[in-house]
Amino acid sequence: MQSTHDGAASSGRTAFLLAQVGGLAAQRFAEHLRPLGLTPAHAGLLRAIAAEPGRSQRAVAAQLGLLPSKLVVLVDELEVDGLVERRRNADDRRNHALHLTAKGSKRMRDIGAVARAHSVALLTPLGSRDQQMLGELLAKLAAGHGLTPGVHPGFRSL
Amino acid sequence: MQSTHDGAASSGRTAFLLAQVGGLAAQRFAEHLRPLGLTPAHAGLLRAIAAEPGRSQRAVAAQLGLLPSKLVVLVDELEVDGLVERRRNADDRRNHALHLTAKGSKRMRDIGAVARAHSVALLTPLGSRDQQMLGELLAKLAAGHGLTPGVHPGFRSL
DNA sequence: TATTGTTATACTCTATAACTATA
DNA sequence: TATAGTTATAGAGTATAACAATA
Repeated sequence: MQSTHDGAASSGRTAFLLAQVGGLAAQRFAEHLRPLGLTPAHAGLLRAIAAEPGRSQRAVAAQLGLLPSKLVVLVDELEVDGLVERRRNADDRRNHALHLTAKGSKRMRDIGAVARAHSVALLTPLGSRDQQMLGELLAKLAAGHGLTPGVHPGFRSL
Repeated sequence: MQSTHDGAASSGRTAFLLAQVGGLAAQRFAEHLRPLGLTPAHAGLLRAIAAEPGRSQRAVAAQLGLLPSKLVVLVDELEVDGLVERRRNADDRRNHALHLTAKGSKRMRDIGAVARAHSVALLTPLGSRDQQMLGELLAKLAAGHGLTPGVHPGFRSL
C-alpha cells in the first residue's frame, strides 16, 4: 500500500502536470507543423505508412484508432499533395495498399526536423541530465500502460 | 549548441512521449470524472471558482482561456446541479459573481479524491522515487513555459 | 458608447449509416 | 453474404455575431 504522505503523487498534482504539459507539447507541435500544411493526424498517418508500407487503409486505421471514413479523407489530402499513393492490390482488388511517394519520404524528413526542433525548444527549461531522465520516466509510463509507440491517443476516434 | 548525439531529446522522442502520455492522463481523468456527471471543463471551472470566489464570468473565462459564451453554458450546467450560484453584484448589476454552494464544495472534495486515485493509478509503473522525480521535472517545465497552475490548455478556445 | 451576460446562428468536425466494387 | 473503400447524412460541438440590460 502507498504511504499517505506522498505529497506530489498522491495529491493528483503530477497526473495533472502530465496532462497540462502534454497538452502544451501537442499544441506546440501542431503549430510547428502548420507551415508544412499538415496536421498532427497527417504526420501520424505518414509515419504509420512509412513504418510499414503496403498495408490496407483498414489496417492502418485500426492501428491509429481512427474511423475508416476519416482515414479516407486524410489519405485524400495527402494524395492531392503528392505525398502518398494508393496502389490497387492485384490479388484482392478491394483493398488499397498505402505507400509514400519520394516527395512523401522527403516530407517525413521535414517532419522529423520539425519534431526535433520542437522537442529541443520544449525541453529547454531542463538540463541535459534532466532531459534524459524525463525521457526514461515517460518511456516507462508509456510501456507500463501499453501505449503503442508512435501512436498519439489524441486523434483516436473509434 | 546541443551535441548531435543526444538520443532521446534531440530525436523528438521525449516531446512525443510527453504528448502521448499526457493525452492518456487527460483521457483517463475524463473517464474517472464521468460517473460524477462532470467533464474536465466542469472540474476546471469549479476549481477556478473555488480558488477565487466572487469573480465575474468574464474574469474566469479569461483565466481559463475560454469563450464567454461557452462559459455561460458550463455555469448553467453547474447551476442546475446546484454546485454553483450566480450572485448579482449590487455595485455593478451587469456582472455575476460566481460562488460555490455547499454542495459544490463537497463535490470539489469528490473531484480531489478522483484526481488522487487517478494519479496513483497512472503513476503505478514508477517507483516512489521516480514519481517524485517526474513531478519535479514536470513542474520545472510548466514553470519554464509560463503555464498557469491548475489551468489545462485542453479546453482553451479563445 | 462601452461592457456583461446571454441567445441565436453559422460553421466545422465527428460519427453513423448507406452505397459501390469486389470477393 | 461479407469486406474494403467511399460517399452522404445527421448530430455534436465550436466560434461568431447579434441582442438586452446596465453602466
